[in-house]
Amino acid sequence: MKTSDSRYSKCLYFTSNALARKVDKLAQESWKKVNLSPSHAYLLMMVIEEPGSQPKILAEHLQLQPSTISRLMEKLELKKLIIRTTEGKLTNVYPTPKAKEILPRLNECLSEFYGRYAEILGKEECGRFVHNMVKMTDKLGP
Amino acid sequence: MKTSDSRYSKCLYFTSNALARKVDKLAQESWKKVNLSPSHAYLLMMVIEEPGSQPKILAEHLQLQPSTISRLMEKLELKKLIIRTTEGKLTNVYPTPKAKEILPRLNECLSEFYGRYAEILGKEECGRFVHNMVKMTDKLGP
DNA sequence: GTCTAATAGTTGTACATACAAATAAAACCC
DNA sequence: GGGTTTTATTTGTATGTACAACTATTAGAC
Repeated sequence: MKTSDSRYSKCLYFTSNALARKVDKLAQESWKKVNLSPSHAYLLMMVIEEPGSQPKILAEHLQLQPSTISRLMEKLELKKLIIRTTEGKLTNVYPTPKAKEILPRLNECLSEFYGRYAEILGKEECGRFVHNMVKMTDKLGP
Repeated sequence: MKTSDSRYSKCLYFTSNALARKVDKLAQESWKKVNLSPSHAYLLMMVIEEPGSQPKILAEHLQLQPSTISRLMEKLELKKLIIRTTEGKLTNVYPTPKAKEILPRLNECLSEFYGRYAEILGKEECGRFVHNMVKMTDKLGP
């Protein structure tokens, strides 16, 4: 059944969740090659890009709760992809050599993912849509 | 931090999830008055509207996996809001009198939720946006 | 300088959701 | 009509996410 045929196709709650689930599935497939969930991958990429970032900053950029970042880092640390060093109340997160090694493959997954949905949705249209979505999300407040 | 300032504000995965989380939060607040999560509420409303529906149909309309519907029903049954009757391999789901009793309050929550986000996002614009979102979701396939 | 308040981070717990496997019933085939 | 395949539903298990409570550290007030 298509989303447009659903009884709730006019409801923002239903439609935004349905979209997110579908996109998530697509993303999961794209990152299966590196054995990471999309959120873990995005977090890892951020850490590689900005070594020494603090969890709070990461949480802000990824728009997740600090506790969620903790949980994601737990797993990345277990996989020896990041290390945390605490000094005082601040924590710095660094990528391991192993993480830097797989960076090319991470980027591959990313562009494959982008390519896949751009193809399905149309590059231009998709760009506009994402932009619109961001605008809406921002309006909804903190 | 606003979504538009995030490092990933151009990425469909990130933006659709960020939107869904925010909308979900708004929805959760709206349904707190009846002590239900949004998904439980939507499922219950469907059952009230269409008594005797089968889980499979409900799953299709809500775009969730059958197993998820099972889990949601579990809780609604525990709260004595629905009952399930199985005949053969089919299951029929019915609302209890208690569910019908709170229907007015459910509808209140729904229209309060609609009102709230329509006010924030703009009624017209929001309508267009939701429509667009559904189009995109449908394109992403089954 | 001490005491209080704010801040950063983690942990306990809960929840919605999904996938895969299990069950059970129905439909189909010959 | 007996055996096989398909279908509907439920469980076992795992995962991402959040909130609330907790710890530990820093900043501010006086």
